[in-house]
Amino acid sequence: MASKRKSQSRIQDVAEAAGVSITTVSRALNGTGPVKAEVRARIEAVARKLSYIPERAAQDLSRRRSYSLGAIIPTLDYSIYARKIDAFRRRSEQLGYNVLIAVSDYNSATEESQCINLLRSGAEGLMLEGGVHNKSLYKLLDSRHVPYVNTSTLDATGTHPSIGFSNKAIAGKATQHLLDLGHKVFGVIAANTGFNDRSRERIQGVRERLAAVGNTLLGQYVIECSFMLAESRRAFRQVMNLNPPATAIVCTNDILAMGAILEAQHMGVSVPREVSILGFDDLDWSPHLLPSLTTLLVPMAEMGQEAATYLCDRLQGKSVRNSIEMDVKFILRESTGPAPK
Amino acid sequence: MASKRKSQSRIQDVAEAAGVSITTVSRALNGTGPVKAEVRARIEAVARKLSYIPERAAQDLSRRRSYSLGAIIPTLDYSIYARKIDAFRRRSEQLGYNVLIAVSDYNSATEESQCINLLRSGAEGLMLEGGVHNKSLYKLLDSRHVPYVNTSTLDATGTHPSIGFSNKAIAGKATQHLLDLGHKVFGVIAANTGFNDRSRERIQGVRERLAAVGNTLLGQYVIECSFMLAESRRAFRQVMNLNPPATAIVCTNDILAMGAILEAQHMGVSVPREVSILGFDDLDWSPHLLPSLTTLLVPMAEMGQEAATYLCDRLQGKSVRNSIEMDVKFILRESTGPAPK
DNA sequence: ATGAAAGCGCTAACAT
DNA sequence: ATGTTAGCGCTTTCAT
Repeated sequence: MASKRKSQSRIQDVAEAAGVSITTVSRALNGTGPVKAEVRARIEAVARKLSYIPERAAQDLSRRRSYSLGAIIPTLDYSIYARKIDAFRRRSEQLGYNVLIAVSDYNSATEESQCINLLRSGAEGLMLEGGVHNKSLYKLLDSRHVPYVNTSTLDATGTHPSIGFSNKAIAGKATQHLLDLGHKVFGVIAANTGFNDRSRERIQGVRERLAAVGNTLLGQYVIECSFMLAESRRAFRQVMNLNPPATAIVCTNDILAMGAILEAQHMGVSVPREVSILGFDDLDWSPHLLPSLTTLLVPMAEMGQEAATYLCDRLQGKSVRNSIEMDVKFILRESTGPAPK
Repeated sequence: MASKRKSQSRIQDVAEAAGVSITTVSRALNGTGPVKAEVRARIEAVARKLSYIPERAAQDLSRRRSYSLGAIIPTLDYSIYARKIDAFRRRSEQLGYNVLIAVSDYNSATEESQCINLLRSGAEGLMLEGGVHNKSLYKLLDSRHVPYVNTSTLDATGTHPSIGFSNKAIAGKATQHLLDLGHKVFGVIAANTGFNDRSRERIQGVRERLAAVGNTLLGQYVIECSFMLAESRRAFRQVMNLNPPATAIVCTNDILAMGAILEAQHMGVSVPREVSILGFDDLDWSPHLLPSLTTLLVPMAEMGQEAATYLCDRLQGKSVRNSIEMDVKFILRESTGPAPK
C-alpha cells in the first residue's frame, strides 16, 4: 500500500513551501482571518502546485462540526427519490453543506442503522422519507439534538417536523375525481405497505373517501405488489377478473400505473373506456404513455429543497415552521374517464 | 445550537462509566486487542446505554485510513446507475468499506470537483463511469496513488483499469442483428455525446459495422437527444420523416428506445413491421412494452460488484487484472424484425 | 498580520 | 490484560 505521507501534501507542506506558519495557511485558504494579499496569493499558488486537498476528517474534528447533512431514501431505483435527493444536495451545497446519501431498502432496521452510520460520519441533520420510523431512532436523534425532517408526509400536529402533504388527503382527492366520473367499483394497486406509510395512507385515503359516500372498498380489490412491472401487471389482471371487475383503479404510484396500462394494452382492455387508471408522482414518461396518465404531481424536488433549507435554518438556530405543507397538483390526462354503463 | 459535548458521549465517557481506560474501550469495541470477556461485556453494555457512536472523523484521522470508497455516476435519475452503485455499495460493505456517492451530471468539470470532494472525505478508491476523464483528474489520482476503475467501458490496453465491455463491439453486434434481418436504412437515436464516451462509441460501432458491409450511416440519420421522453419521441419522428425513412433504429439506451416505441404507437407506425427498434441496457420494463424491446443486457450490477472487489483487492495490495471484460447478452424480443419490402 | 500551542476524539505503539 | 502516551491534520484561541 502506498504510504499516504509521501503522496499527499498536508497543510504543513504548504506552509513550508510558502514560508509561513500552518495557521496562516489555514486562514488564507479558509478566508477565516486577515492575511496580507501578497502572502495569500503565494499560499494559494503553492497549494495549487502541490494539489493540496485539506482532509475533511481533520477539519471536522478540529472545527467540532462537519458541515454535512444526511439524506436517506428507500431506494435509488425510483427516480422520484433521485429528484428529491438531487434538489436536497444542490440546495445544501449552496448553503455550504456537504451531503451524505444512504439507502434504507424500505426496511426500518436498515434505515436506523444507516442513520447511525450517517451520524458517525458527522451528519448534523437528516432528511428522512415518510413519517414512520423506529422509536429508538427518534429517541437517538432527540437525545443528540440532531435536527431531522420527515418528507412526503405531513404531520399537522408538528410532533415530528415534516415537509410534504397528507397522503390520505391527496388519495381522497384522486378518489373524488373518479367518483365524479360516476365510478362505483374501485380497485387499488398499492406498493407494499410493510415499511411504507405513504402507500398505506393512500389506500386509507381511498377507503375513507368511498366510505364517506356510502361505498366500500373491499379487501380483494386492494392488491399490494412490488415495483416489478410483472407484478403490477398481474395485479391489474387480478382486479379486472373480480366480479364485478373494477372500473376505476387507483395506483399508489406511476410505476404501478404504468404496469396497469401496459397490461391493459396486452389484454386489449380499453383505457379509459372500460377502466380508468390513475397514478401518483407524475414521472417523466407519464404524459407519454398511451393513454397518457392522469396522476398527482408530487413536488419531489421542492420537498428536497425545502428540507435542506429547513435543516440549515435549524442548525443556525433560526426559528422554523415545523410543518410545511406542499401543494400536490392534480393532472388530468387521458387514462381516466366516465364509468362505463 | 446544542452543545455537542453535552449531548453526545465520547469514548472517554464510556471508559469512565465502565471503569477502564479509553484504550481498553477502543480495543473492546473494535475487537482489536485482548480484553477480558467480562470487561468487554461491561463496556459493550455501557456503550449501548450511552448510545455511544464512535466518531468517524477521529477514527479516520487516527487510523490514517477511512475504509471508505467513492463512486461517481452521471445521474441518479437513470436506474441502471442505481443498479450499479447499489451492487457496489453492498459488496463494499461486505468487504468492510463505507461508500460515498457523488454525481457528475454528465459534466467533466463537475466530475473532477466531485472526485476531489470524495478524496477530501477520505475515499481510498474510486469507481468511475466511462473511460474519458479530465487529464488533471487522472494525474491527481495517480500522484496520490488512489486506485480507481473505469466501468461500462473496456480499455484493452490496460492503460486505465476498466471493468466492462467494448461499446463499439456491442453496438456492432446489435447492428449485425439488424443487417441479418435485411435492413439497409439505419437510424441512430443517441444520448448526448458531450461527456458520454459510451454513447459516442456505440454510434461509432454502428457506423463501422455498416461500413464493413459497404453501407453508410449518414449524418442526418444520427440524432442526439436527452433522456426526456419528449425529445426521443421527436427524434424518432425526425428519423422516420427522412427520405428514405429508416427501417432500423438503434437507440443507445432503453429510455430512448422507449420514447421511440411510444412515438411509434402515437404515430400509428407498426413496430417491427414498418420499423425495427433496438435498445441497450434491458431495464425492468423493457420486456413489458408493446412490442417488447429487443436490447442488450448490460450487466450493471455485476460491474458494480466487480468494481468494489477490484478496488478492495488493490487496497490490500493484491495483484489484479487491469481489464475485466463483462459479457453483454443480446436479448431478442419483439421490437426487431425483418426489413419491410 | 502572523505564529505558538492547545486540543478535537480516537487508535496504536510501547510499556507494564 | 490493561494503561500511558504520542500523534493523526487541522482550526482556533491567545500572544505578539
